[in-house]
Amino acid sequence: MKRKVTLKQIAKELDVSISTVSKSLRDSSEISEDTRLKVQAFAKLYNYKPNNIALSLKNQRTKTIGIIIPEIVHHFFATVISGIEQIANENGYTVIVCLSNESFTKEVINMEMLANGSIDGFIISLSKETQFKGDFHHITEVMNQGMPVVMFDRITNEIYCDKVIIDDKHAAYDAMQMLIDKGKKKIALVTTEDYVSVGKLRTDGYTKALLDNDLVFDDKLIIKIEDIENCEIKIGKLIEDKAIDAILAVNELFAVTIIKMASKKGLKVPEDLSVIAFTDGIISQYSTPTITTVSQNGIKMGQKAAKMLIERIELEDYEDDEEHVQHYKTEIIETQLILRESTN
Amino acid sequence: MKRKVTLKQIAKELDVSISTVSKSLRDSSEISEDTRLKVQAFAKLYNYKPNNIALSLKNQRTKTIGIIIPEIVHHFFATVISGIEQIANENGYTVIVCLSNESFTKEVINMEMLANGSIDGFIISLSKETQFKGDFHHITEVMNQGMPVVMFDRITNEIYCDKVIIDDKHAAYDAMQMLIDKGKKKIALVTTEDYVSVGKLRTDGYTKALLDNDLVFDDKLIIKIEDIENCEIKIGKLIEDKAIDAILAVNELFAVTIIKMASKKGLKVPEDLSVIAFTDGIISQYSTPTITTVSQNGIKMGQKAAKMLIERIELEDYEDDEEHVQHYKTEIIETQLILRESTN
DNA sequence: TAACTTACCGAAAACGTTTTCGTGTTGAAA
DNA sequence: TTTCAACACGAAAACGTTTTCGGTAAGTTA
Repeated sequence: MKRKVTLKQIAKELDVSISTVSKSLRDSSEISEDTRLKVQAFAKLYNYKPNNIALSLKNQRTKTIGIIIPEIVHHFFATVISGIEQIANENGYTVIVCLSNESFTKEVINMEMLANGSIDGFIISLSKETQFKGDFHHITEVMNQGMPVVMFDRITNEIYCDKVIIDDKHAAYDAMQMLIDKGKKKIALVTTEDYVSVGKLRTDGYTKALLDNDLVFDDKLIIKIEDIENCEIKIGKLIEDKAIDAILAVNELFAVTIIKMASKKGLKVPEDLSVIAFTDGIISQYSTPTITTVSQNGIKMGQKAAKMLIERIELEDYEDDEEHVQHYKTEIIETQLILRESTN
Repeated sequence: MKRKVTLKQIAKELDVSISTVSKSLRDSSEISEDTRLKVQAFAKLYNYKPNNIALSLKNQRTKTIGIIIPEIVHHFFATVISGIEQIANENGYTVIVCLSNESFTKEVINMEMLANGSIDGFIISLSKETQFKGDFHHITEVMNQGMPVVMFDRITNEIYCDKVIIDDKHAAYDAMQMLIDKGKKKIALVTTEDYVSVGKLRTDGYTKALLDNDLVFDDKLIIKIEDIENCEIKIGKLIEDKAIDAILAVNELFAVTIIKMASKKGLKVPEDLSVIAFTDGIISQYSTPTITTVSQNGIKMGQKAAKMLIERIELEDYEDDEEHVQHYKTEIIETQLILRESTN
């Protein structure tokens, strides 16, 4: 049960000063080869490694990135973390993960917890409740303290910072266009409530595609689902009553439920009903039929976000003059329409 | 772009000493009410929060838990993290997540990175490569430094520490018994290579159930899959050649592939072939047919692991006498057979 | 011999806390 | 008037680093 060895202990043991030990280990030319080698040998023997916390305090840099996301049991968010972690690791950073569980309060608490020196910057995707309330003071607060923030996916235009998103409107438009090109006339949209930023944008794309193609827009064909639990009835009604060609769903779960309900009502996918989903996850690949999706490349999104954040963090070191123009960027990750069995 | 305010700045501003400021904020009785209130008001105004890094250095405790897992884009591991994070948060801890990507080297590097003061303890699930090599020196090393370690799911018996697992052998046995009770005679097993600890245990349970029920054990009915990519052929052959009643699969992906191949070969699930999978994830719930599974409650597993670790961490504070007996425990999380459409 | 390099090393500050101990002032008791 | 306790506060150490600055001894040059 030997505790970790420190510079002080090595110094005492070898009867030299702490400075000498430190310099020896950093190969300083100030130290004679004799003592240098002696110290290094001793340090190696006792497996000395500098204490990260002490370094963080001294350098005022933790080499740690804070991630705040709504949930982690979620394919998309998991892939984003994976991407972030990869880039972070390559650059010598570690990641702290906090979950807001879609709660505004938890999001705020987590941010405050991490903002007090624990990390060098944030990567965040807003909780539903935060988007609903429209209260972003916690974000501006940490930014005012000089802490870089990168937002991804669930963002807000009310904050000016680095962002990385997919072009949800455009992606929805493309998916719709594909359905329309295949001759679909009556296309429904199954989405979430409007305050979720991505839901809103996808709805916009859906609408625009209809208008551009001179198809009727019927708001009865748009259903908004709050919780996944009791959506089956709603979806069942939609496909039963409306004689629909195709459906665009804003996530996999909705899509797979649609397929299930369709099959229950005697409709075949894709013969009677085409289905396209957002979020290319594990379900789309393994459901029967497999589902045509708009893939959001979470890995790429995470990688990009991490790169932007690290760049911003390391730029800060040089940029001492406060007047330096901060030009924030919004990166758009391209989506891809992955054709599978649920469309024809 | 005001930086975070420190005790020193407050002290200077109010023309008192740092000690006075610190004591005032901690409501020490040593300080007169006058100055106490004055300091508190000022601190509140400037939104003072103590610096976590400085506290960590002083207290020699970071209130941070390190998690090392093979991957995060994986339903089971994501649920475990979720469970850990919840308990950690309730106890004022944050979590650092590192991914080994099933690589021994990355696992070692990550551990060394975190072991140098960044965290108070580890929660780890071994990478495949680590289990294959059987090299656990990195674990013993951090444990020798007095850092608590809790292992979950992918564990090893060569290390004596706190563990939390499911009783894989028993769970496999139960699943088999259920199939046998339903009259299945020829049951196959689709599993991973033996060096993955859980794969081995599940195979043991499979075998024992056969023997206990006087059914023939035929090793041709056990297929071991290395990578998910080229498993379709192997699985196809199995169900084509062997005239099988039922299959036990050690994970969802294998199960869903089995169902797909069965359907291709004209076999109906569950009428012609029953399928049970380990790992109750999102796929089992949403595939058609839905899949009967042995649920490993990842949330519970994470919660339990976090509780054990935190208890161990906070116990250390009192236990100064090194001779104190360290009694490590192995907690077993109960599994549950969730009946769905893939069995009859 | 006196002055000046050079090589080598240690003291101390700094990062931001908390806490122990010491000290000066005040008022009251003897 | 002296002594003592209570009160209010500050100095300093400690956590583990890195780095700047200063200093001493030896050797070199004039």
